[in-house]
Amino acid sequence: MEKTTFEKIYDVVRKIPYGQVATYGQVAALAGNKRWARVVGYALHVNPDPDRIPCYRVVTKDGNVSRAFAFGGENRQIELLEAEGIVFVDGHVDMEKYQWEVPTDW
DNA sequence: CAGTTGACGGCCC
DNA sequence: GGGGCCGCCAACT
Repeated sequence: MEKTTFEKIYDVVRKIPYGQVATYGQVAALAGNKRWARVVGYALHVNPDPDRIPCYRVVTKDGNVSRAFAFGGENRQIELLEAEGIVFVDGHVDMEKYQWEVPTDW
């Protein structure tokens, strides 16, 4: 059973803990290659399981949420993140504080 | 099968 | 400092 690139990405996104966020580049790196940043975006775009794939926890390297977000509205993503304790400042997240630290397990 | 796109990232000007 | 362009890989048409 070979996991496709998308599944790897979903697997990583699914592991993002509560109250933390990850950048596309980070997710891509965890999925296998950092250059998959675009692929990550595409993967989340198709988002086959938004229920268990918290795509809203994935932000750009600037800490800004994607504007093309489409499973409830761009603001919806921000609200969800704030609900987890993440503080948005001027529309962006404090990456230094909320960026997901990869467990040593990996 | 080939071309184009895509929720990005990084480098260059 | 800000804006723009190119590059990476995979999926979609």
